[in-house]
Amino acid sequence: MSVNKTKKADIVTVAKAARVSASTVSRYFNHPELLKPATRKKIDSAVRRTGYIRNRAAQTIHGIRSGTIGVLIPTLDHAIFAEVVQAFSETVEAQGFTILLASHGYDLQREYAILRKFLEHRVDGVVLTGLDHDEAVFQLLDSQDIPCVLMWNYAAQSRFPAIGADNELAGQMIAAHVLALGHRRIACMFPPTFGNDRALARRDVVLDTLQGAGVEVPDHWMLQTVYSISESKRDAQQLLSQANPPTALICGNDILATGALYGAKASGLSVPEDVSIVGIGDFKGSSDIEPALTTVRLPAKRIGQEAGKELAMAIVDPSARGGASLHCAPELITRQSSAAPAR
Amino acid sequence: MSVNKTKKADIVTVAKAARVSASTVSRYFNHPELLKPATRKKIDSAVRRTGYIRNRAAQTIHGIRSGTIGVLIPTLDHAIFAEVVQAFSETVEAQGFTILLASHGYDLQREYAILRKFLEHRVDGVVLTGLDHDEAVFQLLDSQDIPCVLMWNYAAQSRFPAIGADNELAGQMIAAHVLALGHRRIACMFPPTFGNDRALARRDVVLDTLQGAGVEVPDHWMLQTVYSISESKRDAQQLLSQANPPTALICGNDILATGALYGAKASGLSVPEDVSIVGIGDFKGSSDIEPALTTVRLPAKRIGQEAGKELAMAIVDPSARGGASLHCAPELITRQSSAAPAR
DNA sequence: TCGAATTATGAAAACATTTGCAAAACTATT
DNA sequence: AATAGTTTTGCAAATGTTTTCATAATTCGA
Repeated sequence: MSVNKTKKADIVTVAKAARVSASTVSRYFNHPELLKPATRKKIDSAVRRTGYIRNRAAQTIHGIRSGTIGVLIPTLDHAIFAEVVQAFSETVEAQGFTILLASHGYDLQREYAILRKFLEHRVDGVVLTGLDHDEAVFQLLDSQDIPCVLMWNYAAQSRFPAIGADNELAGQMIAAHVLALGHRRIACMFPPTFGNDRALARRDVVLDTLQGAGVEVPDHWMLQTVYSISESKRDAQQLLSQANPPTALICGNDILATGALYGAKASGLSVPEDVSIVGIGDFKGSSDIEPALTTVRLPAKRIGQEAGKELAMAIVDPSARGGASLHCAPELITRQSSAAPAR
Repeated sequence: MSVNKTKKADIVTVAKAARVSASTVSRYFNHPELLKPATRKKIDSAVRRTGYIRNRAAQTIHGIRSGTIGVLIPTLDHAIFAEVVQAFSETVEAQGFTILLASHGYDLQREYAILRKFLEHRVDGVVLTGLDHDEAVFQLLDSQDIPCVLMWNYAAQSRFPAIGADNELAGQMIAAHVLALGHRRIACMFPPTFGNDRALARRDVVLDTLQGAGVEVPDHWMLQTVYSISESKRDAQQLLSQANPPTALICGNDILATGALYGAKASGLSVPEDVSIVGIGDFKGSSDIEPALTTVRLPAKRIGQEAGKELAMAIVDPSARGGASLHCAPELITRQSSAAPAR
């Protein structure tokens, strides 16, 4: 329908329209202070008339930054990652970057393939989620020299700067909380840990902490439940309706805990009187659910922002490379879903 | 740390290493069937040795597709958009596209600016969220000739192909449901509608439907509540603890409804005996909350997939342009949170 | 074993920019 | 009014590819 100006306007179209050379138009965009005002005005009008839009691809092959950052996450379907990405993207957008986003669904092979694609697009930097990645991914990153940060998880030493929360600490905190309340008959519900170092770290440290206090979790109280409210509701219901149920249930994340809360209710148990239920994460609804969920806050928004700041900085000023890791500390949030066991 | 091979490998580096010409290397990637196996093998090894990664920017300036799609949403913080984006991205990734993602936070000015940036990156196509956009946005899209689809919302006629659910229909369905149960004392809770055509459409049609049945919603039962469980919990609590409260509360989305459910409980009311509460959306947790939420399902995943299919198709085969809109029908999901009013 | 037909490869132009260098156009100074 | 100095602009080369056209290498039939 629209009048197709035969060809898309390029820089020489604009140059002709403004009766200047292409170089001058280029300077108009990149070093406007070098032009005299009259020329600037001419070009301004020519740009408007021709509908010219700069071509970053053409700039990029001159070694100029592409203005893109590759963001690689497991999935957006977990609200918590969506939140991190949102915060990250807002932060780097403010600095003029646009993000390339892709999710690997916990498939390490795909992660590598996606990273390659990002590099083909000549992203200026890359964010990966979590600390554990295929060795090939790290090597690829090493061989290119673009900055990379590992977001979400934190550890003292890591292959690239890590910005996130210490998941082991989070697990330890919640386990310690449950123990401190006096629970000894404790069940756990964790997501499948394959390809998911965060979940794995949390689970192991919870178990260790309990064990350290002399509490063994029997196998049939060690639930593995996929990330889904309905699944966790079902599993919790089944667990809690057995004879002699646990007095506390530690969930690997708040989604599982939310489902467990529903499951407890469906089993006719009250929380926290009959059973304490705790999560990890402090997701959006966790403070408002009834009863409000005791959990460990992982500061998603802050993590996204800090990662964005750090990466943008590393890109803009590559001299200050080797950026530092940053721990966004988890925090125990005690609410109504946990209490001392009835005796 | 890593041994920096002085310069990044480009196609001529590879060519030299393989003792062939640059053209041959180019063909190796784009028309491998033209090379004889021996040459292919030589280049294969040279690519590996040099660590060469193709430069899409350089291809793009030849008019070759960039392999990117710009996705423009209000925010990822609403789980429902995250879900749509995830489905969309999976669908187009399978076709080799990578997405550029940005959010405008309901700011029309920013939407325009982001679109321009997408175009500078020479995206092969664009997805916008919702039907309403600044006229400048539409004009810009018209002037470029890349395909665009409007995702999430549906209307019979729209500026570009629309793939989504009819929000007016959804609003009408939920209002009709509440009326059919016999309610007449009905309150509404909707998000701020500024810059948000979806919310606006829903609200207006709900009101119209109620009015059509002779039900007026008094001003003080017309709540405007930001998208947040805690806010809606508070507002609902306040509403429901007044003397002579409504027997039903229609919420503009499931997040508000979830908060309202908590608010009702906190006010000591039972749902649905004392008050029916319904939402729109059928978000992830809505079926599992206690009581399970009556709502109208907006098929986010399907919308994302269909939009992805349509856009990828329009890009790959531009002859079949002028793609059609597609209605992904909303569906009333009756669960426990709604019932006939007690009398 | 030769020439024709076919297949594989290379040289060079094209793509949309940026940039170093040099020329042109101004200003200021005398 | 001429010169020196400064500011503004244009030319041409460069960037990393793809592609057209031409040439070189191979295959095949006689």
